[in-house]
Amino acid sequence: MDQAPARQPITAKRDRVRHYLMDVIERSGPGTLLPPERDLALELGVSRPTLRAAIEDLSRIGLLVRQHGRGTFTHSPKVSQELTGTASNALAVPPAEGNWTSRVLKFVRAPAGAPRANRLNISPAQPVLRVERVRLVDGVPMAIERIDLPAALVPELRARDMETGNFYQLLRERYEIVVADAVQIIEPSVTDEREAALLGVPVFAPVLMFERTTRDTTGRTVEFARSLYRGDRYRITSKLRFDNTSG
Amino acid sequence: MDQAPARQPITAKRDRVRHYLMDVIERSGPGTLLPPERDLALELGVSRPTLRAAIEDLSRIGLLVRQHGRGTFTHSPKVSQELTGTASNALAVPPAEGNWTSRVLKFVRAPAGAPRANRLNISPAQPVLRVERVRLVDGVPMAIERIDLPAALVPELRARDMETGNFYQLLRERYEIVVADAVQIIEPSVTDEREAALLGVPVFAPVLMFERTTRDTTGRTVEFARSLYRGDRYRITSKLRFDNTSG
DNA sequence: TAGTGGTCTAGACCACGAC
DNA sequence: TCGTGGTCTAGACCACTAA
Repeated sequence: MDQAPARQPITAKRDRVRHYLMDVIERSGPGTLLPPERDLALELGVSRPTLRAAIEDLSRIGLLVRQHGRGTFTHSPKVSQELTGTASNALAVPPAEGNWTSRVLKFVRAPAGAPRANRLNISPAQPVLRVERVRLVDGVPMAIERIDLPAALVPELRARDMETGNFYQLLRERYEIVVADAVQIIEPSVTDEREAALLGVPVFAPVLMFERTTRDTTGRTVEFARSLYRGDRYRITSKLRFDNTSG
Repeated sequence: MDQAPARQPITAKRDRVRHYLMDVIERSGPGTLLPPERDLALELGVSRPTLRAAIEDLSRIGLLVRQHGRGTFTHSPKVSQELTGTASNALAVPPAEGNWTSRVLKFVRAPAGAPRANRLNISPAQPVLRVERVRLVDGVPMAIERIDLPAALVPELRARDMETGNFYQLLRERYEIVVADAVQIIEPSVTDEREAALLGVPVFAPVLMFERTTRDTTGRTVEFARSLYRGDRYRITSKLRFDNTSG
């Protein structure tokens, strides 16, 4: 319409539409149904692709949820929960709030092979148990977790064991393995198609990736875990203590 | 072209194009110039908007860099550096690798007002120093940082002081303030227009947001800091120690 | 069947950068 | 001046949901 024949379009329509939608989201409660795309585009004086680009931005970060054939709904970010507590000064690994369950996707035993042997500090021929599961909080997908661990450490472990409860607690009580420390990397990432489907978020939605290598009190490597946590539902809280002995 | 008259398009063209581009990126070194969008769209048998959607996905996460009037370049993710070390078991606050400098955007003194007074645990009438700066590593923007601190703690502090060196070290050496602990929240987010411009990344690019409240050895609140770190250049590494006294 | 979101196209015009 | 990316449009057709 007003393609700004000579004026510079200081704000792109897409940005203007996005800000408009963010206002709507803030004003209305979660779960509010937006008007149909075609109507909204007409009302805002933009084309449908332009409107859709703005909606796509917001649905990636969880502010809007699109449902094919039904409509587009608001999903206020305020419901995102603070889910990690911290024990002493460590970054908490398994959060404690909400009702956590898991759906096990994969539970296979195979020789480690070179890369995993390296990570787990075992020989490549030794069997490794690979567990992949979707972790749900109150029934809603929160994370995808893939755990590799030396099969010899956990004889008789079954998929069922990974569906509820605390894994470290299980290690301690059934196998007398006491986890002691871990090295963890956290980095921001985005979902690919498969991850998006499992987490129930759009492709290229922001997530937090954790990679963790855990050792027990005897120094054995217990697990190498890689997790993807939904960016729209998850945050990390931690307490820091500063080491003032050096610069 | 092949709009799939009856077949279901199992993979969207946008996804196919994105995967193709990711292959190209992996094969070619960083800084490689891609063909013009119009040529590439023709070659891949898709329209330019479709190609652009895929390019947009990849440029948000830093795999591609677009330069208006020049072209689109690859920017291999492998060059992203691991920049945080950790002292003992704390999440590192100021990383140590690379040459860190800062460009100060704002350096103002004003009454705290209610929200900041609350965070800093002072009275609303007391003056607060607000410093906003872009932090650069080897000259490239890495983070935006906004620090609020009680002005009374740091008399004679000047903007220049915030441009180089370690702030906590400055606090200790000039003001005899020794930071002791902090509570920190980390969550994934995305850039808005202003942040994108300052960091040199696209709008809606993934970032890590830190909010930190720091206290000194006497229990005073020293600062409330909010930082945005580029998701394509930053990761956190941390060592964890598990507290085995409870569940 | 009707209405919704999902995908894609062809082409227009603007703004920036290098020549 | 020309080639590049940046933005936007109008409209087509598909796929899913619900009545």
